[in-house]
Amino acid sequence: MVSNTVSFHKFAKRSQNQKIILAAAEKVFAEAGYAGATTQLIADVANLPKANIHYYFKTKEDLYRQVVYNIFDIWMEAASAFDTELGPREALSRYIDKKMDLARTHPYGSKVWATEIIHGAPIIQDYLEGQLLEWSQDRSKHIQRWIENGEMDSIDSAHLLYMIWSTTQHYADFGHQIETLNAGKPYSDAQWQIAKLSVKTIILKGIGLTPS
Amino acid sequence: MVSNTVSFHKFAKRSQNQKIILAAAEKVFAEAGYAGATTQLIADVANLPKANIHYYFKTKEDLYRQVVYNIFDIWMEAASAFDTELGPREALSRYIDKKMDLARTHPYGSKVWATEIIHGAPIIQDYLEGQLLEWSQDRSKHIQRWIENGEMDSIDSAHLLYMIWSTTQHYADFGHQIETLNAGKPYSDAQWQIAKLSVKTIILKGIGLTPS
DNA sequence: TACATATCTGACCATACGGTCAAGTTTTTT
DNA sequence: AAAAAACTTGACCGTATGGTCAGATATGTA
Repeated sequence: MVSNTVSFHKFAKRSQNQKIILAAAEKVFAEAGYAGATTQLIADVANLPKANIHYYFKTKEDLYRQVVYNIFDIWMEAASAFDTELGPREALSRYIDKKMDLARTHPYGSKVWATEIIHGAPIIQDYLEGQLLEWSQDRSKHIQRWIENGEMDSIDSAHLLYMIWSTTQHYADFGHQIETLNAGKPYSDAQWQIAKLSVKTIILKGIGLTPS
Repeated sequence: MVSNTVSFHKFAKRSQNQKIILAAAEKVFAEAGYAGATTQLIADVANLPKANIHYYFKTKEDLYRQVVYNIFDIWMEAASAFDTELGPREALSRYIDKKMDLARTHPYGSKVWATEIIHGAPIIQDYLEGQLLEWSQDRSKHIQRWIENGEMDSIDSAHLLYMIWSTTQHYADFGHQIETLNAGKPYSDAQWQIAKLSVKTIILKGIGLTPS
């Protein structure tokens, strides 16, 4: 048979199949949990035989690890939107925007992360103690400096971060509940705009800033 | 053998054992998810033989249902703290306090609820479409009236509710992450006080109210 | 005491799961 | 063109799981 037109070099097929499997796995892990996600179901969603999954990923746990790592990378990249040189209003505003966008575009990833934490972070504990802790402490220091400079109200920086995380991720993790309370329909573009604006307005005003 | 001193009437043992099993199940479901929670593990935590679990609860799904129903009842009872006759400041303040208290006292229940929603609410969809929808719509109307009366800022009531839910439940669902970022230690009484105050301060000020 | 009802539990079973493997096919390299 | 490497896949296996059941024991009732 003629070679697939999409295979351009010798590693194309490998990385392409890995991507398909990872996407399928992310969806299945999000919807069924780690234990409830069967390799057979992942294979069905990926439209591949089960044995093929194990050809690319040695074990189910390896596959799960990869899924969680990918999410963390995406979030950490988004975290750079929290650019402390911009000052509190712009930095927080952009960060909230970015997190809301990710809640919309990567809901499965957010759900996998949430259940992983709920279950006590058995896989990614080292990430929490490493990169996440470091990032949080760094941003906390900047927030504290803003407070000292009178640029925003005096509030505990950790709780501000938690509020931003929980509120934005809620739109991914509890999307089903939100949809149910929205007459069973997913949010339209306009509704997402209102959601973003509402979150930003309350949080920014809540810490003594006017929304940009 | 002498009768157990705690059995006072003929239904005592039944309901007592059911309580033990439900408490064990809540913990195991929260930490391992529905599929990951084995009846054997629940039995071990309850300190009972596995067959005994099935004597009181026909199937694992029945047991899970009971656990989720119990949580919903507790939350609905707490929801009455959102007493709209008190006016926005007191009603919201008390509701947030109550939800924060529940996050601390019933973290397992919150986690089970969260994973249930994340997985698409296969068991409690009827509760979402019934009681929760009704309660939300009722409170939304009161919030809108407060806005019309100029008692608080004009914001979308649904998003205000979501912010309260997500922020408060975050302290239960993501307790492990919070603990990790808190030098690996659970919150002290004083830290819980600060958390409650921080959440109330930001949200209330964020919608144009001064904290009580 | 005698009978009935409720509770307890070890042993067992069918099923579904993660993972393996050998035999094939396709693709790349020489 | 031949050899090597990479990929594909149906069939298979050991294990762990939810659930059953019969027999034992305890408790309540007449």
